[in-house]
Amino acid sequence: MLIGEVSKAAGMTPKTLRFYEEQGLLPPARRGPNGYRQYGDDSVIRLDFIARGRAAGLSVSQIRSILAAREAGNAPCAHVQDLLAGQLAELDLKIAELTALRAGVAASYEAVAAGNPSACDQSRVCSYL
Amino acid sequence: MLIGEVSKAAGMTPKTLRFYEEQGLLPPARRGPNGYRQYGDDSVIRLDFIARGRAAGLSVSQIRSILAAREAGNAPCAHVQDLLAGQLAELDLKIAELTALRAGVAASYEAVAAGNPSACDQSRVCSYL
DNA sequence: CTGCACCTTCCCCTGTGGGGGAAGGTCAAG
DNA sequence: CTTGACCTTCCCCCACAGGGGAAGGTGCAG
Repeated sequence: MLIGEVSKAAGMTPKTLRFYEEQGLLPPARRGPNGYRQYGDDSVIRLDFIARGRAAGLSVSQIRSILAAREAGNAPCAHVQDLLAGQLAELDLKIAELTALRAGVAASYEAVAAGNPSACDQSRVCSYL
Repeated sequence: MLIGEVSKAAGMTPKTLRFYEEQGLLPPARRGPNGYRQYGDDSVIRLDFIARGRAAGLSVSQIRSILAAREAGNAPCAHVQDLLAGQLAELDLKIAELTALRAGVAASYEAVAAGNPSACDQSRVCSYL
């Protein structure tokens, strides 16, 4: 299969596949006599895995480390579990940060809504923010 | 005051002040005979306002629009209120997205934790993700 | 005179995951 | 023969808010 076909099957663009190859998520593709990349069905499976990892918010380098473990002959499950645990911790942190920010913004919003624009201190640009 | 002094008073770096000037958040500074930027106390007040806006997650261009309204002689309160409302909506959306992602990642994490690594399908890289 | 701390402009760099588009080769169909 | 759809490499581009550092001017103290 050519790159366009495979990328379509995986729901990606040819650019993305070349990028993944360059980033080490895909092994360097076999080339046809014309220099075109040649792919087998296994590539689609690998790309699906990559897509699942991306959907879980894993970075390219994290996914690369999983694939490297699999290539080394180990079941990468323990490593995947570690990465997902880290991802959960990061998500919890980000959600907490955004929630705190939201609270502060909500307070400012209330202050502005309750304020009197004509009493807004010009020298402070806006008294209520 | 020179740029270093003002930036310190505002808790910023000189680089940031030059950046804000370039971005139109600060008017072009008066220059001394040596070409150095000269600031008055009002600059610190303006920078404090900018910092409050940034702390509320407003972008540079949003803050610029507030300052432009104030410069045009209008109390920017209504505009500030609109921007904060938009910011709240964006934060709610982001929090919802991250929460949904977190749920998906948690489900994958449970699956990996409950799975048997030696039964992990090699051809799928990892059956549990 | 020499250091040192400050200032100036200028241009590139950061992280992330690709996208845009140029210049050129290849292949099958009409 | 040409058209169109592929493919190749190459290099630059995006958001975002600055940071790093070079090369050079300025001002004051010792």
